[in-house]
Amino acid sequence: MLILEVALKLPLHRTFDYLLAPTMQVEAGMRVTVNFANRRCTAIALVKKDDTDVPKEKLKQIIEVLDEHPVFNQAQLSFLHFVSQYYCHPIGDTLFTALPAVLRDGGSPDKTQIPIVRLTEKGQKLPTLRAKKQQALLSQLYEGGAIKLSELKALGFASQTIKALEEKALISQSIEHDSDWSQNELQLGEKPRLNDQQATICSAVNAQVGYRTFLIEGVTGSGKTEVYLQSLENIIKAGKQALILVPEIGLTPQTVNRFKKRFNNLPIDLWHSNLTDNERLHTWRRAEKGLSALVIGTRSAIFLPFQNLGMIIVDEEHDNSFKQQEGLRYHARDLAAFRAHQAHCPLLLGTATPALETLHKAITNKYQLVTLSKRAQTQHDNQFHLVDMKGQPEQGGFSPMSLHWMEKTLARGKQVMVFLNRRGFAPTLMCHECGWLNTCKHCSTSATYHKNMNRLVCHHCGEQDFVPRQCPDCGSTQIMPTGLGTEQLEGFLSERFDDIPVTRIDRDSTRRKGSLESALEEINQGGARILVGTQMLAKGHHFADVSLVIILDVDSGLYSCDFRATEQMAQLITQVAGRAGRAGEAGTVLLQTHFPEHPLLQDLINNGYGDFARYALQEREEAMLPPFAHLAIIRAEATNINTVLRFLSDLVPATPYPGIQLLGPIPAPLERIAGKFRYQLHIHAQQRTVLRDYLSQLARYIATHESANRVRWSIDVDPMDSY
DNA sequence: ATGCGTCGGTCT
DNA sequence: GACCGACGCATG
Repeated sequence: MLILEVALKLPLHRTFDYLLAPTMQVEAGMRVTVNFANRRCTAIALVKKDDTDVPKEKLKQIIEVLDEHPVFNQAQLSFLHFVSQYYCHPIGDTLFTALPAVLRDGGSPDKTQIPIVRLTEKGQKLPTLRAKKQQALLSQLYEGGAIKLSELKALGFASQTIKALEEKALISQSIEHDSDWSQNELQLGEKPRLNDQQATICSAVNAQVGYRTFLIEGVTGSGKTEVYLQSLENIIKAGKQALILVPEIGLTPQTVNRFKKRFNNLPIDLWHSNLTDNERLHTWRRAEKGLSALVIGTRSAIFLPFQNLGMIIVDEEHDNSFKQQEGLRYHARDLAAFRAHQAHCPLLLGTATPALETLHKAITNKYQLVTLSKRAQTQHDNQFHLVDMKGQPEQGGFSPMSLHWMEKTLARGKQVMVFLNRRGFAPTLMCHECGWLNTCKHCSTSATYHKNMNRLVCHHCGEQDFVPRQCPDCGSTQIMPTGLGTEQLEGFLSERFDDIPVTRIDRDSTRRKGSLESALEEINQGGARILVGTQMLAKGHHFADVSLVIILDVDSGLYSCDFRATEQMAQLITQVAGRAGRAGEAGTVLLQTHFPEHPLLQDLINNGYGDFARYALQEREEAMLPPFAHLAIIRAEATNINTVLRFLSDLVPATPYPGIQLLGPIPAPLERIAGKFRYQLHIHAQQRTVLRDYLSQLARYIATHESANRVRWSIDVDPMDSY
């Protein structure tokens, strides 16, 4: 009797056995179709065996083997088994999360054709055109080289622009054919000389045989990317592939072009959330066949099945977008360490502001710490100033001192960046007469007032509502916006600085495709200008003319229930500061706070992030928080509050498990979202292995004993926030 | 996840 | 007596 154990796309921590006809050729990692609960499903073959504990009469036949070659090779399978165990996530769902949608739905792996757009010979001469958009497209192709049609469209170029240029025979489209790049002579673009520090790092990386993680702690502008580029050179010369992971909004044309320019005759693929299903499959297959030399991608690129991986780089490794916040809650940076280990290759983690977890591993010599301290472009360090807000008159959220600085800076024709991590006009509406506050009907929070739309929008469930004319409680018409949002700042500043253009950058202002690009373009035209924005403004973009940065809500990071808030605020302050004063002169960073004497804040501005981080690590150690302990959260939600509470209470054992501390059930920071009550159980362990053992036991307990169907529950290992 | 059977209630 | 939704359960 032949039995095949398969994994199905289910939230169950178990696999299923099927009868396998002796004529069927199947290997682990191939897809098969089966009948499951009276439905046809695609499943992944795991193990062939000749017996099973399942009663014979229950067994069904494998209907069909879909693949000639496994969609997951052995290395990929063992990687995903590890992922499934580490994150306590069902193996089936783990495998299907890693698989491109086309293959998930049983489609063929081999029929994608992707059109590529390139300059014709005539186009190479870069003629001057009257049409602005067409000219921009030409320069993009000139700068960035041949590009997938879809990527071009993703950059905001319209079909008619492309068509117009095709008619003028300046560009052409073709279907890409596979070619083996590893035999090509490497043609390198222009490359700068490395400074001493860069050279030392590169030679350490080049000398590395096998796995090793390097943490490159380098301030903004210190030339991290150049270290990446020159380290990659050796890997590529050896005919190996490399993966470059970037944060969600880090995949800008500038970044990509830099790689394309250096390795101009190498196939470079991109991987991000805007790809179509077919493009995804295409890139997946190219990685698998070894056809791509470099893949630059966001977090899910960590699942690509490289044939011959020679290096992984994680840029801005501290960035939170590497952690998936639903389903399989993996951290791409952490998984990168496993993959690099598995592929016996180096892993480069680069950032100006290392995550405390990463820094700790470097300090304890699990990772090799290397430092880039020299700014390549500017010699001056930014000046930090703490603006004491205690007892100060406030105007639109600004202290008089901040406004004074702004006036001086703008008068010099420089740009000012104002940073506030809250979009919308005001976080709440309040009745001046009775103190009524508008709250979201479905969530335990207030809906944010958006003046432009004249609506109340809940940022958690998306519910929109009209603005009431009268207070629902007392009937007063004195309903006032309270608190600050970016939209309000924009309004205040354009009135206060009458003749100075103000640009707002946040999720609302950049929703339309291409609007971020055009805003950035406007900003880089230079001249006096005010930029207002959220986190978005802090990440990845370079603004040459900004010489003053003001951060308004520093205090929200100093006193928060989330123990990571301080770290994140420090990273933000440092990153934002790095955006200022790049053009040869020192920038100024103003931090508005009610706690100017706060020791961590003092340490940060006097001694820099590196010092702050080492101090913050001591605090973590004293409090036994990560990285000195390991956390997991069991989250559960249901419409009925008692159902959730009972579910979680049942998980707390009568006698404590050795090495494990449990806390809860406690309400999530937002107890109610979209009508569901949300509670959680915090699990705390000194030892990683203890946590892992405990969680796998717990998962099995929930699956068998609990009427777990009545709540939505999930396990979050190494949670980034407690939402 | 998802479809199925059971149970209790309501509607005609 | 038919019909409907909520709930519990098994899926190989």
